[in-house]
Amino acid sequence: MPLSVEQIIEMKEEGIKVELRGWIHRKFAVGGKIFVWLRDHSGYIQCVVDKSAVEQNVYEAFDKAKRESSIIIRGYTKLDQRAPGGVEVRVTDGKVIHNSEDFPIKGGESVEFLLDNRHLWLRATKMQAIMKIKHSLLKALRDYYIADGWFEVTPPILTSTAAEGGATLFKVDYFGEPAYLSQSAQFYLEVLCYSLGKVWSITPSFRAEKSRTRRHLSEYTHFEVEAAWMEMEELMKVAEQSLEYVVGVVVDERRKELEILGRDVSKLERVKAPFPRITYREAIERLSRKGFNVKWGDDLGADEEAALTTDFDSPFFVYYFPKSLKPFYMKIEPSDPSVVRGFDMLAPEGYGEIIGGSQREDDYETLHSRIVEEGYDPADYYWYLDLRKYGSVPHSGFGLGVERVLMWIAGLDHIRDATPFPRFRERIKP
RNA sequence: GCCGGGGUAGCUCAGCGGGUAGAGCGCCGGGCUGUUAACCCGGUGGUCGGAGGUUCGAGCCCUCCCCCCGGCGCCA
Repeated sequence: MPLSVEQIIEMKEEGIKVELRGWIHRKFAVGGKIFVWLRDHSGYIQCVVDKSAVEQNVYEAFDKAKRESSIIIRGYTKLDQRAPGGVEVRVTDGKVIHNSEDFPIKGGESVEFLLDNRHLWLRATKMQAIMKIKHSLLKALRDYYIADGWFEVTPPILTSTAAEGGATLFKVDYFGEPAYLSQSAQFYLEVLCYSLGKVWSITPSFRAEKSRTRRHLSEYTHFEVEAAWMEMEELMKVAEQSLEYVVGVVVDERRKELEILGRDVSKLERVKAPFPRITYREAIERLSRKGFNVKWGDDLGADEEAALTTDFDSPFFVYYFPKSLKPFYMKIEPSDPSVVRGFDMLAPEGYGEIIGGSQREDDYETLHSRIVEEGYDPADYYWYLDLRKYGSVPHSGFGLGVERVLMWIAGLDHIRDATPFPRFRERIKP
């Protein structure tokens, strides 16, 4: 049975007969030997094809084989300090399954070239590491919410109206009717939490803004939760506890991958709930002390956000935003009607917003008038408003940008690497 | 949408007082008894992003357009 590269390296034993399947990561020919670095999903290992140890046609096939050719190798393990990883495979037999054409990526390519060749670049060690970390992150999120009694649900991606007016939507043709790609499952989750109590979903969300920043994608993975009978305070606890858990799992399962990416794991190990929380008012005060010219009611821009993150070495909350800065569905704070029960969670090290959430307005009249105030047609929101007519309850939810969280955990300098096929700045290929 | 930078060989770039293009890497051939982004020798390589214009002559100057990168805004 074929073994993975990782299994063989971890055995650290000599003389084990092995069969390996993979791709030629690197190749060096010196004298009568060909050093083939065979790569599979788990890593790469040096395989030595010695002219005097294999059939002539095998040697010739490997001599001709180019980088990224797919190969099968049989041989036995040998501990050798000269091999990367300390173990190599002395080849007794092998086959080139497909001799690759000249592989375009050789090192030193520009961002643009690598993006055009994303389908090939995804084989890189760095990309493998990122995708494995993302896998663990998604698994940990699911595990946490399942264990905590939440139900996974499947909201639609094709929708008739916007959740918020601000974001630009991708328009599609739905049997001759205009429809839009979802930019949030929130309204549907609000509906579903009236049935299932606590729900969550993982869906793609779409934003048609032509954003030119390293933190925006046109299509991203949206993890959203919504819970009936839950007020903002309690939801903030859920958010921080689940994030603490997720970071812990990733550090546990993906230490090797984080090191491949050069991530300082000790910074992640310090992430413990509860996270610091400051109100919007306090944020403004902090920024004023830092010399920013901001006053109550101003939106927090990228520079302001980055300045705040330097005050903390774990994620932290900003909450109680001015009503004017936030969408109509956020619940107005009864003790201070100038603010809403909304919060953002910002990641440290300058990464910024990773979660946005709020308690939802549950009073029919208030919600109705805010929809009108914002210039929307209440008829478009009839089913959303109905929730406030048939057994309304306090409820809250948040949205988490999976690629944003991954970017922070993995220490990436651009969100495009947090997803295999990034859709951003009008890029649609591959 | 706004501001800034850029598109020259397969890749990364140099060339600019206008005189029809260079380097490194790659690739191809040869050499090397253990390579680690191998090394040594030889060879290959271009509608200078596109379309107009100025000029005896444009990669270089002018106009329009397209694409890419960085930042702002928008947000997760």
